[in-house]
Formats: sequence, C-alpha cells, structure tokens
Amino acid sequence: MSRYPFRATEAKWQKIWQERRCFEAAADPSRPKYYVLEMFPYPSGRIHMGHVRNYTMGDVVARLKRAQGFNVLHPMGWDAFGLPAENAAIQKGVHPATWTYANIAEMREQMKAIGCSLDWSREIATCDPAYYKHEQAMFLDMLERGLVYRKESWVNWDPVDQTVLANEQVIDGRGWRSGALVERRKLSQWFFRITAFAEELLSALDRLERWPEKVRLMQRNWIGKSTGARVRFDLVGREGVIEVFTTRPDTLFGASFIALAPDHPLSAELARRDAALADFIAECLRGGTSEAEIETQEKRGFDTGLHCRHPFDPEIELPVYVANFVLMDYGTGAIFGCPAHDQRDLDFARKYGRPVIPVVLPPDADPATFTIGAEAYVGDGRLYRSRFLDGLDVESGKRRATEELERLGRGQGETTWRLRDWGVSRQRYWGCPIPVIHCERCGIVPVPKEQLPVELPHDVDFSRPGNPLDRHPTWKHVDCPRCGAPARRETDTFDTFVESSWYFARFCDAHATELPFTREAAAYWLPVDQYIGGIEHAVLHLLYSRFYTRAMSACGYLDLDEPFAGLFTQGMITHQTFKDEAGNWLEPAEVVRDSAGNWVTVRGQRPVIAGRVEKMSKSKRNTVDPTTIIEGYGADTARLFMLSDSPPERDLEWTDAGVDGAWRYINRLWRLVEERSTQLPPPGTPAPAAGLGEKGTALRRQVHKTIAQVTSELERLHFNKAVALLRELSNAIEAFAPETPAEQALTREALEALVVMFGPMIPHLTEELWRLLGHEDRLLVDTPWPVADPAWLVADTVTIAVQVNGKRRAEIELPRGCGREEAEARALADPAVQRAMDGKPPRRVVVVPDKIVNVVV
RNA sequence: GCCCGCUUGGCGGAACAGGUAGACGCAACGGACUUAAAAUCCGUAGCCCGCAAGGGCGUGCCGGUUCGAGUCCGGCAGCGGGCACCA
Repeated sequence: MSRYPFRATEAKWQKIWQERRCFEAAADPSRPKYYVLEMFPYPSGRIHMGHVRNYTMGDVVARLKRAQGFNVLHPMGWDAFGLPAENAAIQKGVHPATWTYANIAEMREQMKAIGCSLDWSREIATCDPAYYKHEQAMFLDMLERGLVYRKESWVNWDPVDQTVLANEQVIDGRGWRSGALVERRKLSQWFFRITAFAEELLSALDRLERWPEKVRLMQRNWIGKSTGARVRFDLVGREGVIEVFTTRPDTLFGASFIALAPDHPLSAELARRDAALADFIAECLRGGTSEAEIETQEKRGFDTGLHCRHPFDPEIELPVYVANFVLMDYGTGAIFGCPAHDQRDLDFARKYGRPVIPVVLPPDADPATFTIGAEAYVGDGRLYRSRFLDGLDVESGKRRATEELERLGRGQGETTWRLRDWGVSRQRYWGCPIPVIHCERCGIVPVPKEQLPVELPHDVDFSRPGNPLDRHPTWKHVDCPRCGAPARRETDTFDTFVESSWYFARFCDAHATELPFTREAAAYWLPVDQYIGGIEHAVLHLLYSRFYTRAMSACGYLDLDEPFAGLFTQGMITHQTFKDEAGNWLEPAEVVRDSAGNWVTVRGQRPVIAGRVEKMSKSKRNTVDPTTIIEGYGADTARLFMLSDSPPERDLEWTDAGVDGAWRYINRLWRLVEERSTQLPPPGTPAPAAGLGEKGTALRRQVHKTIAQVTSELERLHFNKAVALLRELSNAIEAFAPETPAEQALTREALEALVVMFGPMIPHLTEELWRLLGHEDRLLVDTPWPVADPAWLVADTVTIAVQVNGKRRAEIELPRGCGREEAEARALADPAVQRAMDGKPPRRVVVVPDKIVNVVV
C-alpha cells in the first residue's frame, strides 16, 4: 500500500514556490488587492501550536483569495523588542540582539516548514534601526503636533521588571508579564495623547462590521465614556471650591455629603494641619489595588470638618469627607454622595450617619411611604423633593439640572472617559530609544531628524539591575542640538506596543528608506482586509493600532483611520494536563496508557494523575512542539487537523487521535487520486454536459454544490465546515466507480475540483496531486478557484418530509417546484401517513413547497 | 456587583432565513484480509421497548408563541469571558 511521502513532497514544493517567487506581491492598481495579516510573533525562540493555528488560518484565506484572482499581500515579521531578550542577557550573558536574531533565524525555518504562502521579501524585525528610525521620526512629528507630551505623573511600577507599565498592562493590580504587585511611583513620562481620539475611537467601532462584537464591546468598555456634569461646590467659611463630576445631576437634591480622594490636592492641604487626617490618607494610599484587597476593603471616610454649599440652594450645607473609595484619576477626584440612588454612597452614609433622601420615585411607588432600605434605587422614575426638577423622568432631569447649573455658573455638562493617555516610557534597554535630548538650558530638545536613528549602543552591561542605558559611560552624553551645551539623552525606550502599532503599514513598503512607507503603497494595500490573532489583544494592541493609525494620518503619512477592516480572533490550543504522584507536571510525551487503559509514566510505569484540559502552557508542561508534529506527520497533517472539527474561534483540544485521523485522511486522499489517475483521460478532456446517467448526474451535482458551499464557508472562515463538505465529496468520488470514458472524464472533473478546493488547506499534498493528475504546465497555486454552475445546483426532484401533527411520518419524492395540490395529494396517499392519521380527516394541510408537508388532524 | 457569550450523542461538532436534529470526524463495536499485529477495506451506532415491522422519548431546566421550535419570546440553572470602589 502506497503511503504519501510527505517529507520529500513538502520540501520539494516549498522549494519550487520559493524559487518561482510565487508569493511575492507587487502593488498593481489595475487589480483588486487583498491584504491578509496574522499578528506577528515575538521571537521567543520556538514557534508554538498557537502560532501554527494562527498562520494556517491566515494562509487558507491568502491562498483562497489568491486563487480567486486577488492581488494578495501576506507578509511576516518579528515583534523583536521586549523584555525576554534582556532577561536572557542577564541570565545567560548573551547580548539581547544576538539572542533575538538567533531566535528569529530558528523560528523562520520552523515557520517555513508550515508551508505558508508568505512574502518573505517583506520580512521585518522591529529591533532593526531601519525600522525604528521611522518610528522615531513619527514620534517627533507627533510631538510637534501635540499628540505626544511629557508629564510627571503617578505610574504603575513593576518592581520585578523594573519598569513602568501602561494601565492596559496592569491586570488585577499585577504586571501582565511579571505578575508582581504593581507599585505607584511618580515619574516624568512620555504619553501618546490617545484621549484626543477617544470619541472617534468609540464611535468608529460601530462601523467595524467585520470585527467580532465581543472585541468591540471590550473596547467600548475600556474607553468608558460617561456623560454627566461638572458641579462646583463653594466651601463654607473659606476661599475655595470643590469640583465634582457626576453622571446623575438629576439627583443633586438627594446629596448628603461630599467626598475627596485621599490624594486630592485639598486633602493634602488639609492634612498639613491635621495629623489624624494625614495618617488616614497615608493608610489609604498604602492599600493595594489588587482585586482581593478591594473586595475586602470597606468604605472608610474622614470628616474634615469643612462644609460646602449646595449649588442650587446656599442654605443647604454638606459635610466634606476624605474617603478611600474616591479615585483621584477619574473625573475630578471628588464626588457628591447621593445615598438613595448609589449603592456605594448608601453604604458610606449608613456607616457615618448621613441622611438618605430619595429623590427618584420608582413607578407605582407611593411618595408618602417610599423609603430606601439596604439597596439604593438606581432605576428610572419620577423626580420628587427636587423643586424645579419635580415630575421629570431621570433623563429629562439630567438635562434640566445641567441647564440650571450652567445658568447659575455653578457647573456645566461634561463627558469623562475611563481611557487614559498611553504612557510609553520604559526604563529598559531592549526597546526603541526615545529621540529627545534633555538640556539644562533649552529643556526638551528633539533629536534633529537628520541624526536619526538614535541607535542603541551595543556595549551594555547587564550585571546590575536597572536600565543599562542610564549608566552607559558615553551614550547619553551629547551636546544640545540647539545651544551646543553638554546635555543628556533620554534613556527611556518605547513600550514595545509602539512598534506593533504600525508594522502592518510598514509591510506595504518594507524597504522604503526615506519614509516608513510610501503614501501610494499604503493607499493601495491598506487597510488590512483580514487580520487574525488572539483575543488577548482585544484592547491593548488593537486599540493602540487604531489610535496610531489616526495619529499617522494626522501627521500626513497616510490617509486612513481604521487599520483593520476585518478582524478574526482565534481560539486557543488546549491539551490535557498530567501530574506525577509528587504533583509535578508531566509532558504529554512522558505519559502513556498501560494495558488497562490507565495513564502511567513512560519511564518506570509510575501512576499518573490526568488533569483538566487547559490552554497549552510551558508552566503546566502540556505543550506539543509543532516541529515534532511536522517532522513526524508533515505540515499538511498538522494544518488539516487544526482546520477540522473545531470552529476556529473556539478552543481546539490537541489530541494524538485527532492528528492520526488527519494523517489517515491525507493518505486516503493520496491513494484515491493515485489509484484513479491511471484511468483518467488527459487534462482538459471535458466530461459530456448530458447523458451521465443517474449516478454521474448525482456526482456532478454534488461537485457543484460543494464548490458553492465550500467557497462560502471558506470566505466566512468556517474551515471546519469546508473540511466536512470536502470529505463528503471525496467519499462520493471514492464510491463512484467509473466505467465509461464519460464517467472517467467526470471523475477527473470531480477530483480536480476536490484538489483545487483543498489547496488552501493542505497545499503541499494538493500541489503534488495536481501534478499527478497530469498538470505539468501550471502549478496548483496558479490555478483559479472553481466556480459553481447554477444549472447543476438544483435537482429535478426533491425529497421532502411529511409530518402528521408535527411529527415526521414519511418521506416522499416530488418534482421540484410542484404545486400544493399535488404535494398534498401525494402526502395524503402515503401509507405511513394514512396510518398515522388513524382514519381521521385532515383538518388542515400546511404545504411549504419543496420543504415540508404537515397534516393536521 | 455590572456587562457579554455559551449549553446538541461517549467526544469535537453540523443543521442557510422557524421546516426530515445528529452531516463530517474522533473514540467504540462487529466482520474481512493477515501466522500475528499495524495499515487498509466492509458494516453498526442518539436513548428506551421490540426478533422484526414499528413505536415512545430526545438539542441544560420550566413555561409561551406557532400547523411546526435546537432555532423566536419570558423565567431559571450551570459553565466561560470581560470590566470593576469609574461617581
């Protein structure tokens, strides 16, 4: 029995595709373009299964679009700056650049073995000065336009990685990479003014129709727009005013206290003369921000003794507290408490004995008896006890109250955002240097563009913690470009998310030298038509890129707002976990089933505890190395397994049985074509249009139906459904034993359709089969996608179900499009139907033509 | 706590737009070939009753709309995810 020689075959076709430069793209305005992109990898050293799944999906789309006649751009590169390179330097003494480029070389070879239709001529690495030079130039342009600024602020400091983190990189109070509890520090930092686009970044989400709703929702929540009002409360008995942001100006008459954040300037001022308050504030600031701590922390306040006047009635005076639950970096850092209609304010009021005054009356509630118990009322209703607001609903009340505040000069309508500006300064070596110079006399001076790139020095010392750039003997010492006095380079580098915020644009013109990319190339290729990657970037990378694209447009580099027209987020790869008796994680390769079916260790047959199926991770050791699979079964087997069965957005459980199944099918397909190919007429021999007999007609119908369905499923990225349809077709071809020349020609027709349609998924095998079918002159990758003939999509007859009282009782075959009377008569005549009717006359017969007949008795 | 999603055989999953639930696979079982095993091929298979013909039940649970509900509506449960003192 013949076995598919995958190793030689895969190597052969990869070499031919490369030699013929099949996948190198060139802009061609006369042709429609299609830009397919997978999120580029960090060069950690080895590819993992998640990469393989990601790139396989992208490759199917790229190859499909290519066959459909699009001018396809499908590039690949390396997100090459980042901390692991520095950690390697510290631990192994290897230079970050050496480590990174060695990893790239290794991973490039691993990736090539997957056989993706990538344009390697556009390969980029973000740590290349030829790349980050443009990033520095763009930064200077953005600085000039006010899209970048520097300010001293409280930052999230990761004590393990010794660097600042963006808000988006702090998860549950811990650094996203190190897992260390984040500290607060005050530092001077560079910020991208992402908030300048907050409104647009939010509203444009509605237009991203080819993005998952889930991602759009996550971004909406992250941007966190709240509309309300800023209200000024005058202090009693002293100068000054407290500004408060509220989304509920309608409930102002329910106010019973004012609360300040512990780090509010007024809190600090008062603390200077009040030791007890100073202690309270210190205690609040010490409290962590982790989830557990917030959960357990109770609402606590400190009465400052100060009072404020109510903006609508100076007679009403409200006490001012400092409270631990008020955040300085949201709104104004101060709130007014309305206990009746806010749960948190209610908890606080109950604890400190403040009055609870309901001012929104729920529908059907009696104003005389309505009271607030343990829960605040946050729903809609009619305002009452609120003078000029009485009788209004909540929405109208908000508008009316805001108008009144504006009329009195005590406030105005305002929108606040959860979104903060993006802090990009990192105190690390292996990143893009921020191209500015600090001069004692001139302040911050941009590095003149002709001096770019500001390159990282190669001779750095990792023997001590902290930023090696900072203590480099010479690098940071430069003369001020403006006044010539001795000055100091910025030693912080960019957050690596800056590099990934524009790499998709660099691919349009990866070798441009004067500009990051030419306007023409960007105008032709962008936006990315289909972007594929993990859901973990739903906020970070995808939001930064949307911002950065707008910022580049503002600086005149291109004319685009949204970089990714279509987004697909793939599921993760999971695998069963194993532990030994001592509780140590075991690799899948270290365990095996014994004769009784129990899991035991390969070495020593020791008992193994089989655990849950979880995301493949190094820490749980439940990973499978893609290279091992590709060497043992071939890339096509790995690709087919990943595309079969599991819908791409869902998690995929990696199993040996599943891989075996894919491997068996690869061989089955190979044998099918090998066996049939000897009896086929030469390529190009058409099968007759008619007279194929019943079997032949059915096969041709199935071919055309499969073409129509597979095309549509692949276009919607439903790879698992496409695989199922193609397996059905190949089952049908297997069952079809051609005898006449016409049937042999039909077999060729069917096999060719099958091979072409499987091409994007298992490219090496199908390229070989295409050759086996006698196509010497044209590669499969240059063969157009088949088009279904509508004439063969419908049969003359249809088999429909007949129901009696909604239960299926029979199947009847009817001419397609036959009339209701005939369908009804045929249905009622069926013996099984008559039996089910039990002699009763039909009360009603529902006929849905070509679909179903339902007899109601 | 708030918001979102999901729940179909032993397992992964199909089912366009309310119209034959379980396609296509994985695992399993029976058989053929083989000294044997692997590979391959043929066959069985939602569950229950039945030799069969056939019948009953069945898409997390309860209810509703409809000639007809996995699909629509209301309620509940479980699982997963996002956000979180956000005023």
